[in-house]
Amino acid sequence: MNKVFALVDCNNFYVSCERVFNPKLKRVPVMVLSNNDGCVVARSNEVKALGIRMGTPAFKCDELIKKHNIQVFSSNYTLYADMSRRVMDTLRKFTPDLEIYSIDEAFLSLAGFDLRNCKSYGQQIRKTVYKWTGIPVSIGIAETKALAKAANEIAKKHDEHSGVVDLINCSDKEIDSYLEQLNVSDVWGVGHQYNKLLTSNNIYTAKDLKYANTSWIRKKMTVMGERCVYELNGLSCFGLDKHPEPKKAICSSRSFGVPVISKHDLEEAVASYVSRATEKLRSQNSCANVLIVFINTNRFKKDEPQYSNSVYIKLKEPTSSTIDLTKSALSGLIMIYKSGYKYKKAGVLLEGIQPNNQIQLKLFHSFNCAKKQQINVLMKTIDLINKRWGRDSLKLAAEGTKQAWKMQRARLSQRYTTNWNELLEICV
DNA sequence: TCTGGGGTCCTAGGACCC
DNA sequence: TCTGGGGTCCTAGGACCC
Repeated sequence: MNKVFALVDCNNFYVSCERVFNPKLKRVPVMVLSNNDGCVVARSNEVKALGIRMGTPAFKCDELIKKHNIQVFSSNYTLYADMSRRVMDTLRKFTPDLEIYSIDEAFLSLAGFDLRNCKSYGQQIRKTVYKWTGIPVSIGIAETKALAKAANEIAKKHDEHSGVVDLINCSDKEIDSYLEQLNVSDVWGVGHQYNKLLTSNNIYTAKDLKYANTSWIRKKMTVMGERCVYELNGLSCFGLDKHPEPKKAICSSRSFGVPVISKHDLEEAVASYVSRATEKLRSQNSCANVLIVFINTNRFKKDEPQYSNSVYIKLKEPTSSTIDLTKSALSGLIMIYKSGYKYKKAGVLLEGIQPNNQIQLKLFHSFNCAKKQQINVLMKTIDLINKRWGRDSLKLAAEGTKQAWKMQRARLSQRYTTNWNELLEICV
């Protein structure tokens, strides 16, 4: 059976989430900032039209924000994650063959559908998602994932497609004329560096890349680049990944809201990042035997003394215990901490991740099973309580209570869908 | 004043094994 | 002058994605 992929992508997702619960934001410029209100990570079409690029530091937009009265929001991940779940649940009504690719995108397999009607399926999906969640989406349909991505880009760019572009029912010539409209940098797998390389070799559009010499591409862009060219030619190299593998690395790190100087504050921060990371670790039923702790100063402050360092800790045996990992992390932090610097960011990375039921034991493995069992039960209980009563209802004392270093989120909207105290109020 | 966070994959090179 | 062949594993670095 031929493969057919539909890529469903939410339009300006974070902005759309804010608009669902605040209709005043419709048709006015809106943007959402990253953690610490640092960079622009989502823009409404009005903001895009003003020329504000993705990833621009927020303070560089101050003038435009004032001039055009742009509505600015801090990232409200609680809200976005819940809205994402609603969108994905809606998509699942159409097919169980679905790969959640990111918070705002999913690939659907349409194999087995009547392919002559791809476009109208797309329209139906689009209408339903909008009706049930309030989130507008664009859809690209094609034989390969890279082509579906490209079709999606075109659907977003040009209103006349009313949000759905179907390449299945297109001739090769028509597909080429679509690909000609896309810059090569819009192709899935072509980032900043490859864009430079390709354009300096006269490959400017997605169509140019489609007809590029594959052995040259392989030499310059590895096997991934070569696969990308095949995909543009309709030869599928990437299948639908319904059940993502457990993560091989788990990271938790944040920039601080204010510069951090004291070791004590760093310890609190690192302890709370360990807590986040181990929660994720346990949620995929894994444990880790490598822990990396890193700290750094603000690299943008050229006039301040700079320092960054990390420590790699190989644990005696794999664990998912917040207590064990916090102890290790804090002893690692002492090794790299130097006083006299203004720290901007810290983080922890868990590696050597393995499933709980496949742990490689050491010859002199400690067999104090009763104790381990106790810790496991304790961790599970903490996770349950925090899930029920909200994050940080229970935490280690090492994480601190004041957390003066916490990130800034000055323009946070309400958690409309997940918190009783923040439900939408309607006054009549 | 103010510049995010969390991942994946591939390749090259070195250490080491028989 | 001449110094094998074929592996695996690990790490660092560089690219990419959202």
